Amino acid sequence: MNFVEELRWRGILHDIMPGTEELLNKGMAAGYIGFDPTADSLHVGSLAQIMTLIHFQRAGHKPYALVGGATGMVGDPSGKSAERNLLSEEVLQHNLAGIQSQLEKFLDFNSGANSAEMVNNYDWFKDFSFLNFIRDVGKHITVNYMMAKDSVKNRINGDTGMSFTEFTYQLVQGYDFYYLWKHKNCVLQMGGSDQWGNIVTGTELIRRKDAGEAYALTTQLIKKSDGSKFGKTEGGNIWLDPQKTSPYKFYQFWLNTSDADAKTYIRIFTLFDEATINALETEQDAAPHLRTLQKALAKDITIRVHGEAEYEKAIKSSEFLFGNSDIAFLNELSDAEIIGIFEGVPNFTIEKSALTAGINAVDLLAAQTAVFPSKGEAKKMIQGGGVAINKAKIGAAEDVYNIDTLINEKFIIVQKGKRNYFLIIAE
RNA sequence: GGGGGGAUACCAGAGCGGUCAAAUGGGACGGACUGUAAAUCCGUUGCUUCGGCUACGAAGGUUCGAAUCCUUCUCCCCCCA
Repeated sequence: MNFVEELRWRGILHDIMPGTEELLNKGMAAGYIGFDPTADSLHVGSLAQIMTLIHFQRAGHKPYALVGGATGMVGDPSGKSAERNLLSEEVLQHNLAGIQSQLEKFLDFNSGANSAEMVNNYDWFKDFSFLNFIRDVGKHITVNYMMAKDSVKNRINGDTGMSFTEFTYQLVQGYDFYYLWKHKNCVLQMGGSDQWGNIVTGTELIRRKDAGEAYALTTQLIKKSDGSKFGKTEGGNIWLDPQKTSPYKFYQFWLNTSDADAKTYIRIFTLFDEATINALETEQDAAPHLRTLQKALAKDITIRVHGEAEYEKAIKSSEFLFGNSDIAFLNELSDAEIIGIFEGVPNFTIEKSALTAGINAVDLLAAQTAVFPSKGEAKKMIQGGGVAINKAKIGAAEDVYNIDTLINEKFIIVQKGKRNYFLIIAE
């Protein structure tokens, strides 16, 4: 199936420049997507863009992943209501390295003619002087044109204004496209729908500067059906880096997808074909409580991002934590096995001696450990019936726990709400 | 340069001398219901040794008492030039 068709039936495609599809149907073409180095890891939001590149490569085209060493220094105003803080160069370098190593996991860098390639726009911007830039690039694009962009208009009409630096952003990104077009024969830039304006500045620059043809394609912004932002949980962003978001948490994130969203996500984030997805949906509709879609979705993505072994562990942990197994089950496990199950769960270490005299629930959870940031909050939530120790709800804030509470003389399991587990290790 | 308006908790936004740790809405978190879903309903949403303490842009002042009045400063918005 051709690339554009693939994106279309998956519901990924948002906008496409006329002529793009014809061009891609003619044979192998090169295209790219830029990734912003605002953090040292990509998050699930970027995963959608990665999938686009994967589809692109699977359709026989050559994908470039661009990391924005230069654009990251400027800051994209698209979708932002306020001026962005600039990243320092060291932070940027660190972030670039992290992102680069993650991207390498998803694309095939060794598939002959259409091998993926990684580029960093810092390479062609670092020696590009300001004067040369305004003469070679700035000259071709009018301010009128730049002002017409939504990202600029919104900011100019808003309260916060916009610095010259951010105003320049679209030119900098536009030049990226020009550079890749010129030197790598890259004829297509892809990105989220918020990138349309920036991408088109690139095609425009190519047209005006060299009378060249280049194309644009954008993908749907991912939204949750309830309108809230995709990729966030109580704990913050969901990252691809296992140090930042444990594979268990990662798996849980996808498993907790709502029914409505699961149907769109399975098309966006997995490579299952249409028939497979339809079959999964039929199953889901017949027995929604089994959450067939969520499980398939979570499994596929977790394996692709963290590997089979981590997925197995996440499953094991999930089954224990959310299954019907009672606490006695843990007594039959070794310390190492218990730690394994709780691997992705936040843990705290306390002195065993803190328990010998007995300790009340609030002190245990807010003073000895940081399950709660303050005693007041711990107390409130205990009163609200939202906290459990060893799967038994804490009745009152004054309830006292001691050595006997320990499982295997070493562990205490804390639940905050239904889904948030903590492990306390007493040593 | 002249004139006017504003800054309140995560956000929006009321309060304009005591009854204000601050209405209301949203968000977030928790509970019930369920399927670790959605919707709905309910609760919580500054810290605390539960005596208090710190808070309404910042610093001073008036007052028995200030988010509320006065002075200075910082920042933002609007109109005129």
